[in-house]
Amino acid sequence: MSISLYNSLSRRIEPFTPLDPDRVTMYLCGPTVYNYVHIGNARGPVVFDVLARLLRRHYPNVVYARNITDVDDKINTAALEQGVEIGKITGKFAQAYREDMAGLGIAPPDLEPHATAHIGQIITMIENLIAGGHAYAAADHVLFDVGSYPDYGNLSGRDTEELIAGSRVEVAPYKKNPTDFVLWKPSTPELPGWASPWGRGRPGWHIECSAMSAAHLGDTIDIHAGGIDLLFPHHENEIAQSTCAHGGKVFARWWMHNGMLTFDGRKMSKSLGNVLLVHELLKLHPPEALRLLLLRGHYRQPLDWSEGAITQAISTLDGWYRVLRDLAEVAMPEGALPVPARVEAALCDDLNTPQALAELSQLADQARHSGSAEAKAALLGGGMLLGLLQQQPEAWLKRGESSVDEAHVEDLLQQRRAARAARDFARADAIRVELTALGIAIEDGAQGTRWSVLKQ
RNA sequence: GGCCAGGUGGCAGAGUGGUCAUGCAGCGGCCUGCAAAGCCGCGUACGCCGGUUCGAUUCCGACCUUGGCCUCCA
Repeated sequence: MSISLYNSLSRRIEPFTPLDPDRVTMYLCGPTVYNYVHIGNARGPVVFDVLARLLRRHYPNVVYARNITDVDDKINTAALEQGVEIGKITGKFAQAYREDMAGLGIAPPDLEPHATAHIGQIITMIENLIAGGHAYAAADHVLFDVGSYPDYGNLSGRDTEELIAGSRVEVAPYKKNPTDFVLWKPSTPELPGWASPWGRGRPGWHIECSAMSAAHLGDTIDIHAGGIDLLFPHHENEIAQSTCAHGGKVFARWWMHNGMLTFDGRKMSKSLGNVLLVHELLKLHPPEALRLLLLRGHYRQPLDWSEGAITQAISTLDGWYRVLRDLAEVAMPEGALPVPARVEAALCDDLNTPQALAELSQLADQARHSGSAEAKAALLGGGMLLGLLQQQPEAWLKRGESSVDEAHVEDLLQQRRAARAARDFARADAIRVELTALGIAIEDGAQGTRWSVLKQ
């Protein structure tokens, strides 16, 4: 089964063929670590985690890098405000990021390069750009000369003239062209900085991704991914500087962009202030429901976040986990779980996760009806590729029991059992009401009475 | 203003030139002491107007409308 992926560069879905099938390379623009990330920031990592899982099934060696940008003016501002070294800030939030991503069931990337560990490569790359006539030093800065790269604007479909005409920012006087962007900028003594041929300074925003990508994955990589809001100018600038620094070699063969997460109909973003932190959401809701919600829309479409959508995702998972609970005693075949062809086919079709989830629902029905080990394995196998259904069914349905006094629940259930045996249904129903008030739902079934935690 | 992506049933959300998405919610029934779960069934969905076609939600054009980018942003 071959994988087809939408390429922002060609604006069409193309059959994916890696440059070297023995080393498939993928880079995702990671966070700038100066505070906690919000759920919108997690959409790309979740989606491209699924892509990495899919690629690993097709190719023996996938190298997936997701960087940490740990040098940036926002970090500097936070460090100055708090009176600490930037490392204090970046260390804390890089770790929080790893934990948040793990909480969402995202497998760690193969590589997690840090910008500050690549200052040497950044300086070398800038020197190459200057030597090639693609960059120039001016007023203690180094700038990329957009005029030296005729293909600038290919990715975002912009032409330089329009950019100049529509420019909303004041143009720095030392720029040759208004669209030139900073590769290196000077640092004042109180700011972090590194020695360079242009004086003590620090890298501009875009260069670190180019340098880290080249350092770990090579001059040409297979897939470069990120949010659609990075398409311009970040990715456009990355293409320009990487291509020019590498003698015209193609930088990334596929460009993939996830759509924005919206909240109240607007893009969730720090500047608008309508953010929900992953850190907080993970405490409030079952993490897998958050992951399911992020996969319920196609990755290129906008996706609206809401409380109701979370509840809905929980209900869906409840249904699947109930099937698995009923089949808890059914032994699995030896070896790795099989991935159902229909789930895989959906993902191979430009990562159609909504279709894959529809297939999962069908598999759940089949497992419920047949009760067979094969059907159960198929459901779990499909879930695994999506990073779902990874919990024990009982643990899921009881929400980990963390907020429940299980002994008390069992005691009430025992009392109710006695009442029912005595056909004192009024008493039995009263106990059920009491349990409901505690947030416990019960089911009388062939195997006795079972309980679970009500949706939250 | 320029560039880009959308508008599908109560909500969410795939997809397709001519039977079916799927999920959640709702309604009716079966089952149950009653519930819950499960099972069976139900609701005449494709923004608007033209065009192409034997036939369009699906192709083409105009219009209305929502969102994203053009400044930091996943």
